[in-house]
Amino acid sequence: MDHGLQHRKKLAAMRRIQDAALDLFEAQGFDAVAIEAVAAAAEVSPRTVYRYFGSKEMLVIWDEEDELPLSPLAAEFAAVDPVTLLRGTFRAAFARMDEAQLRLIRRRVALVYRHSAIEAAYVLHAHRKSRLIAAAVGPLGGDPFRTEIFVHAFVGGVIGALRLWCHAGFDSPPFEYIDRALALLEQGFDDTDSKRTDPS
Amino acid sequence: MDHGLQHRKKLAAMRRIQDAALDLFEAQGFDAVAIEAVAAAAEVSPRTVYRYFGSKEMLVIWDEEDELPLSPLAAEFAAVDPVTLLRGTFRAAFARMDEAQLRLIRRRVALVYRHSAIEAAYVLHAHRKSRLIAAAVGPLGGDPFRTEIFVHAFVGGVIGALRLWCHAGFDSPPFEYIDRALALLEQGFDDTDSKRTDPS
DNA sequence: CTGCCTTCTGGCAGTGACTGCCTATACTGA
DNA sequence: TCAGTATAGGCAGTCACTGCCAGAAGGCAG
Repeated sequence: MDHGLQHRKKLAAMRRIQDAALDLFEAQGFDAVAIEAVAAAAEVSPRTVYRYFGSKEMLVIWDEEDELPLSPLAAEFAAVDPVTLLRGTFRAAFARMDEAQLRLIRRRVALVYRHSAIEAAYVLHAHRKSRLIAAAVGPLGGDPFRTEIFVHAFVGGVIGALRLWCHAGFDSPPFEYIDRALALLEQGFDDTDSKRTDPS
Repeated sequence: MDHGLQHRKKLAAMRRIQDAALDLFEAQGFDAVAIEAVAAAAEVSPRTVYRYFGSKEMLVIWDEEDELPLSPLAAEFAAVDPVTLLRGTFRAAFARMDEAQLRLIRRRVALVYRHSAIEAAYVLHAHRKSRLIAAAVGPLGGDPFRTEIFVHAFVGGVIGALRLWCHAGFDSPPFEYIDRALALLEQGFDDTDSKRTDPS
């Protein structure tokens, strides 16, 4: 990637701005904090905040890792089934994180589910990301419809899993929740057996 | 429900406002139309538009049917498995519609997927609705985690299905897409068999 | 029909997110 | 060091959205 001075300074500034924003949002609430206050706390101009993040919600949603390229993922997709791949990808991503990064995730997730404006932007962001993955991968198993639905269902599952993780007070490692969600998607939701325990 | 004159006039006004809004959004694009223009076209004040719809996106998302109570759904949930219930609910909802209602749905769906601001609000709306359903139903099959994930995955699947329906030019009845998505969720995404056609 | 009460609509003023445009400044490559 | 280019900051403007208050209209006795 680009390792010029400009790019490094920009990333440093973005980290500083996001950190200041999270502090303020946690202390006063998302709606009560104006962009001007974030800019002042991070010692940049409001205009720069918008140039970097595009919207107020992105101050919470933005993740440095999101800018990594997608192509290695596509290469692996050919080898294994999608569930296995996504499970592996998520496990690897969380295993690679140190405590500081994990803390950042927790702060952001907590804010996402506390403010519906952020949640809306986040859910859309996740869906867009998932469609990128689906597009990079191409028709999986020959059926584009199946791929599309799987990816959307997967995003829905992850969102539900993260919500439960958040509401459980971030008690256990997040990938345990993702794993359980993936296992459920894998086995399907056909309840015709388990529901027929006694009726009729 | 409430059948007072005030309530009927309000509903009529909302229909008129939404219709005017859809006309303008289709002609000029969502961002290019100010609320003031919608209000003028529908012959109400801008303040009233906000009082009725709350946000600009809701002009597209709002559905009169959404205000129906949820309790009958909860009653049926006890009897059949969730997939069957949701399939039946969607089939019934679409079957009940006349051509005018179906046309309204198509207009709204097309706008949802053409403008990301609307899409974000719509996806969040769907997730909130699904959580309401999950809450009304309670722990399904004894596992609240499973219920939560299923509902989220279902919403994700429906969103993907409607997107495909839209991009296919609204060619066939929408519930065919929903049906296919539900069938995929039901059978699960375990690909370990179908992928082992020749590798290794 | 009439008057009273409740509820709703419309206008006004204000906040704050977001955007184009221009200038000053900081990086970059020779 | 010096041109050339990319980037940050400031300014002004648009527009979504929100309280607040006065006036209009529906609802309900009598």
